[in-house]
Amino acid sequence: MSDRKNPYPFEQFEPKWQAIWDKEKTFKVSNPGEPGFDASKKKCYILDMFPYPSGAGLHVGHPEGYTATDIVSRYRRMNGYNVLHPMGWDSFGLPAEQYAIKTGQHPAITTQANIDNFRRQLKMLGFSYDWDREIATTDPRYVKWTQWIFLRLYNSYYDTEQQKARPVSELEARGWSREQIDAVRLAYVADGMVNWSPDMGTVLANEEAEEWKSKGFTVERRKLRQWMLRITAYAERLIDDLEPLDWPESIKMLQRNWIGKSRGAEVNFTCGEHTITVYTTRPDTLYGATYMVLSPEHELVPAITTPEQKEAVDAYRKACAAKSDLERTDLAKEKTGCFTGAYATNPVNGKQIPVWIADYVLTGYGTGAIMAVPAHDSRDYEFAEKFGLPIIQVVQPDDPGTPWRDFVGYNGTMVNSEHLNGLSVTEAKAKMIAWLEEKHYGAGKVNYKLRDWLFSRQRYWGEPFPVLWDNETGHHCALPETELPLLQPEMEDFKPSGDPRGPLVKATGWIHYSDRYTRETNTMPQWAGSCWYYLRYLDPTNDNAFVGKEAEAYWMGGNGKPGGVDLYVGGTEHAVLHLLYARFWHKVLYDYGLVSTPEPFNKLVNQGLILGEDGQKMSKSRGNVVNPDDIVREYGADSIRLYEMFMGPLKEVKPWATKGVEGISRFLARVWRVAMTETQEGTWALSGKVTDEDNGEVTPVRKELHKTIKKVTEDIESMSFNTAISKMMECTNAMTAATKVCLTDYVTLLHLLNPFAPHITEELYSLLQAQYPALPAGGLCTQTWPAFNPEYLVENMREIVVQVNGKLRDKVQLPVDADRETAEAAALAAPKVQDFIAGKTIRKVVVVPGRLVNIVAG
RNA sequence: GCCGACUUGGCGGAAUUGGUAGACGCGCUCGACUCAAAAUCGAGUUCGAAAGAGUGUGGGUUCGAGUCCCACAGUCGGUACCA
Repeated sequence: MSDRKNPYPFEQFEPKWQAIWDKEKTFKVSNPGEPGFDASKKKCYILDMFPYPSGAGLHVGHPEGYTATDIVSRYRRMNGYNVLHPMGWDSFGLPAEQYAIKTGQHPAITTQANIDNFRRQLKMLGFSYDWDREIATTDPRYVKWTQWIFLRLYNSYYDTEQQKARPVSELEARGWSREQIDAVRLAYVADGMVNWSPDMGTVLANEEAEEWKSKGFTVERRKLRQWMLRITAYAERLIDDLEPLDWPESIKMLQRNWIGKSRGAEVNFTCGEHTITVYTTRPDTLYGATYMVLSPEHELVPAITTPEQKEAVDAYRKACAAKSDLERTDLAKEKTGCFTGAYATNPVNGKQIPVWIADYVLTGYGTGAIMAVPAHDSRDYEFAEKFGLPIIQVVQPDDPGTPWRDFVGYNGTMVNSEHLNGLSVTEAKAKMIAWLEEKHYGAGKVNYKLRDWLFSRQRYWGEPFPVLWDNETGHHCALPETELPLLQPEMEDFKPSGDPRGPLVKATGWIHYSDRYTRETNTMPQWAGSCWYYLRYLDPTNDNAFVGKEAEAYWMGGNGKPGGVDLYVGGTEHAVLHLLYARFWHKVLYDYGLVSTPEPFNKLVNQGLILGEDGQKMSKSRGNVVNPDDIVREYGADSIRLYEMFMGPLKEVKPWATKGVEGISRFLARVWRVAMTETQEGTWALSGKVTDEDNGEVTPVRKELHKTIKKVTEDIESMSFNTAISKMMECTNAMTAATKVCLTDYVTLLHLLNPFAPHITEELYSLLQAQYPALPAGGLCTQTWPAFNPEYLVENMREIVVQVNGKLRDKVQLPVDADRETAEAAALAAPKVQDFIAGKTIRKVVVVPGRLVNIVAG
């Protein structure tokens, strides 16, 4: 504690009000059918991205988004909504486990301690969460339903006719074999090249690998058998349904790019007795294909390689396999490759073209094979130049200055392409696809960059897969739902051992389910819990369903409007991970009618990053991290809340400035001192400046107040909190300057400020209530949001700007309803204007009524 | 490389449909109160002595451009051989 006396006694009343809200459950909201539910009110679901409870506690980025949603939540409540505003913990995850391993403590213990600390910090900031709905993804009652949803995925396939998930039992009924069914499940097992981190002893999703690499962990490619989720089945819907969402355009763009839809064609080339299928987005350039490239891992490589080339090909494939992901991408500037000795036939002209292998062709995308058109593809061009392969022009750029070599644009005309000659690229593309389909050489095809989601981890601190393996048949099957939740076994040693099956294999008693069945030892990634947490808040204690029907329909239902979460605020870092995964899971649940809307989050807002005082990203190593605990101790919770909203627009990146918090603290102190004065003894008492005498006069303060009501209301709606605060500052300054302030005016200002700074406003209101019993009972936060009186905003006279040749020269006062002639005459008569137009001819006079007059003279 | 966002005083940032650039706050300067300081209150603060010039740079549209159009530069974020 500093020895400086606080400018207002927040250290006394902030904890007091927090205790009151806690005890009275002020912000508890009931579900339909529960006592206290008010069906006459509209619903509003305002959601924060729940935190991962790390050992470091809150950083200043958390209160930024959380204050924004808290302001909107409190504002909506005062406007008569049933507001669902919950908080919980994304408490599974690698950091907790890494920390547990380091300290030798069980992750359950450290996680619980971290949650307790996070909860303390959030309560210290006065957020209006309904704490009765608190959830943690590690809670067995939550794990049960995460596993239940997984089993739903496991027991589903994607019906491409109906475009939705259906139960695999349908396929059984149609006589599908066990193997056939396993091959189409939405949760399936596959061998594949995966990102394996030896440091952490686990595999990682493509989406995560980079993040961990940047934290200094090694990640390498390794062929392992893993659980996958078939998110690719939803690629089309994940793109299409993005369109109507009220999300930042940049986030939609990131998701679209990540899904990476492209249209083109698959074309069959014959190569001896084999057929090699390539995928191309430029079938129009088929006549320019001068060679073909397979990925080194392509299954036909051994079959087509000639004996003379076998040694070289094997060596090249071996070299590629040894390369890490990093080498394959970062050093990829220089193209490498190897001729297989084989030739393929180009179906359009029967030409024989050499077949190469090169690692610039990826196994996982398209068919893992391409036709190379070096004239019109930069990568093929580079490769052809290096290995001396022929380059044939088939597109002539429309812009005469552009050379045709390495021309990859679409604004060109076909040449050297027989029946395509003279067509535009776009026309030729369509014509070639039709031609290929007619001749059965290929077909139009849509491709996605999105890969299936690698869903298993070899870690202890995650949900175990509710899956059993049959020791006799080697098949997997679902654990009966009645046995959920399946929790991890108690283990002394849960360190990764390097065994790709994960640490759970060491729990020999646990994995032995019966003589016939063995448990799956993989666990789910942290994303599993965060994929559906927003649904659990709706009905957090339901043990019969992941969410009750009625609760889901009420809080997520649209009633004609889009529905879903009404406002979701969080950082951009989840643009393609959590926000894509959650949409995927939601769609599966939607296909089964288990949720009401096709999309979970109707409106998304990204708060901007808060940088350190030095303008750099906050980090321990830079030593520029600001701890909310310290700020609250020095300046109070209201000050940090208000400051973070005042720094600038919510969405922008902005640097922290502790001096700015001081300024905000001074503002709150001014609000305090409008009503309060310090006594001889150094305590605070009502000053008498705020008085219930009111003759109904529309004073300048009252006018300012009503302008403020209008501005703050509009600004909260548009989430422009910084300008709302500056307007309240102006209003407060007007009240400070006045000798007397009407009680109702002052209380109205407290209403406006309450969502931003709930503690000080409640305290002042309760002090005034004690003095003036006529004031409505109860806290400000339960009262109605003020409305402005439009009559108070009407001005009789208005200042009109007078310009000469576009430059401001004078101002004149005119009645608001002055006509053009009056305005023009007044402008021309203005003394300073006279000086500037002296000796000049007036060519034109532009009058914008109520704003300005511009005199054009020369 | 590609995609996206951004660029306004010493600093964070304000500016309806194009119509007074710099609201509000920080910092700074001066003053009041005080033995003194802190706190508080008041005045001033884009640059320039002035004419004037000013919203990243260069052009354009317009009576009038921070705002619209074209070109370029810089900063930040995403992505990275996706055929």
